[in-house]
Amino acid sequence: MNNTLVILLGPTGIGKTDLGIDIALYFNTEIISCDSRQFYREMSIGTASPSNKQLKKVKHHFINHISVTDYYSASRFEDDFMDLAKKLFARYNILLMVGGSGLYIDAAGGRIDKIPDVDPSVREKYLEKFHNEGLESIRADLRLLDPYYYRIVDLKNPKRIIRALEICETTGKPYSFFLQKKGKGRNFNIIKVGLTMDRQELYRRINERVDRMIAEGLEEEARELLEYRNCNALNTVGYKEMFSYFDGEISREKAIELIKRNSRRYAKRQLTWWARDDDIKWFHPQEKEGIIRHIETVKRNDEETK
RNA sequence: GGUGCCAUAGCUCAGUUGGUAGAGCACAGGACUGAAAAUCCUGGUGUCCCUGGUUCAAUUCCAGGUGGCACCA
Repeated sequence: MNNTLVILLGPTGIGKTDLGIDIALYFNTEIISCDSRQFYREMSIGTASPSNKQLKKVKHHFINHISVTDYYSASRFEDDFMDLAKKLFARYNILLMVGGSGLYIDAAGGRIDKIPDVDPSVREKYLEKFHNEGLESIRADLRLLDPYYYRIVDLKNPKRIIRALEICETTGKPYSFFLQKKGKGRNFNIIKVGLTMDRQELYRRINERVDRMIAEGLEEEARELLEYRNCNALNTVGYKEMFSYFDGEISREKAIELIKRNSRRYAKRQLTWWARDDDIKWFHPQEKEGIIRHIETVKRNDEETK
């Protein structure tokens, strides 16, 4: 295989955007964003989306391509990505994906199984049941419909249980039936480059970036999106805390403090997600030359062993 | 300078009628297959300021020291 997808990943605030642009320029290619919040065109300050200036340097895809009122998912992203990759690989033999959304990166890499679409009303039904009758009630349903998954699922996590139930009901087969865990295989090579740094340094960067967002007008951006607060897209660090402040539940200072804390915690969850992925080669964001050399070396090896 | 109060986890503090201690926040670790910046689980991280004394035993009581705060000079 001669085509290569380089995935530049790392926790929020580590400096993926700038480094990604440099690397894309070096390889003379385009950037495919994989950030589940930068997709939304109405959100930009709080999501630290690339600036217009940055967008002009390198062609970016999947930035501002949907609205906060749209439904979107990892599966849709996979479809959109595969369509785009097919087109772009006609012109480039190397593409750069940049982002921090672990599940979406896995989707692009063919690591999530093909599972039929479900009617939103089924999810609604189980959500309602959960709210009215409690966790124990939907657990009991799952035990009946998919006893295998019941044994391995996090039984305290309603989202996991409801997701399984909606698949069971829609397809008539247990959710676990669809979890093949084999991976789909892709007709391009994948090189994963992870960015990491000392925790203290990362947290300092995150805190400073939140202060910058506030200075740039995050509060005003959030205020304009207040009417969409029930959309999933607005269930996002930086916005939900501002909404609490608008509601009078917390002070402005407290909101800023919580945005910092929740961003730090998010970064930690991202690192935990990737900790089990042995395909990732880790670098400090300052090691640009080392990263480029690594990409060139692996790419050459992949092409020789096609 | 004098008097009083305080000193316990990273922070704010509680507590031990003397048997080496616990809350909140911060933090640490983990899970994760179409909501994923979402959702969920686990964990107390400690020279109880220092030095003596009393005691079987002191973080706790006593004395001195050091530091902080308040008031008086």
